[in-house]
Amino acid sequence: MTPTESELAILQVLWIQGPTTVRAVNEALNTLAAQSDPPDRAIGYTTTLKLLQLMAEKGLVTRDESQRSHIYTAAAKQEKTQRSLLGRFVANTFGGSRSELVLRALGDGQATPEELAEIKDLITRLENDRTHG
Amino acid sequence: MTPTESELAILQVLWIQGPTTVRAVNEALNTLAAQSDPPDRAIGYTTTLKLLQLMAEKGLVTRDESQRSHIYTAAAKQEKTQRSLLGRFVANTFGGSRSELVLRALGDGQATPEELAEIKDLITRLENDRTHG
DNA sequence: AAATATATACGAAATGGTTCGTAGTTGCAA
DNA sequence: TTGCAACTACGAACCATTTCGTATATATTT
Repeated sequence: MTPTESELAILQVLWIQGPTTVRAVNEALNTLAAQSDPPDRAIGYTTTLKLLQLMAEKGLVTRDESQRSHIYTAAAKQEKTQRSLLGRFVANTFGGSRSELVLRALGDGQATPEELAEIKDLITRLENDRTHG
Repeated sequence: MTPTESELAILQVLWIQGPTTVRAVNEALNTLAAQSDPPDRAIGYTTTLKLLQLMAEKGLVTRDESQRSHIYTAAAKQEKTQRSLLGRFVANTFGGSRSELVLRALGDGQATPEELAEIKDLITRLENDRTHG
């Protein structure tokens, strides 16, 4: 089950903060909304609540109802969700070509020297894995 | 103006085929739908027509009405659209970190040796640009 | 010339996602 | 113990997107 854009925003909060109440998720979202440029409009508390309820039904989050304030936790690891969304995005936007995506991501002069070095190292490791593993 | 998922599927056809009639777009979409696994349901002709009409209103495509069968053309280059969608995707899914995206894209063992070599070359060129340019 | 095929236009229903108001409940403070 | 604050549940409105039926016009075939 893959999250929508709003659901993903909530998952980002849960991945960073760990198990979290509705109120804390809502406040985190609105802090981010206020910081973005131009600032996004604040989201009502019950909107966040409803989304979390729907996400629980879909299995995107689990919840602990033992306290009056329910505690929500992301059901899937961030990496797994990123992989899944990435696959879909690459299929839709780059005809399935991961390397096209990477070329586009690196090819606009935004990457720092550190990032480039890191990626080059990764590639070297991948090549060695392929050769020796 | 950024395309929706269905609109993007149509743009992919237009980028590959160049200026195209509604019917040809519809047939291309349905060929792809039939090939995908599991196969997607076929899309009606008037659905494709309507989408193209809306896309023309939004400025995503231009159309030549000089013949009875209108001819549609993608308004933006594929690369520009990919950049724009990529920016949004990186922001939503990877907290804005392009290198996180790249690490994830390369780190699942799907990339071929040729792709890896190509990307390493690209990085080397980018590093040289930074040093000497 | 009539029938058939193919085209555009467009209203409207169906779908999916987001937003919030309101009702009802529980805890806490005055 | 009364009242206020914070919580969950949930229906319903709203919005964007997708889908298609039907009306109408134009070309083509018989």
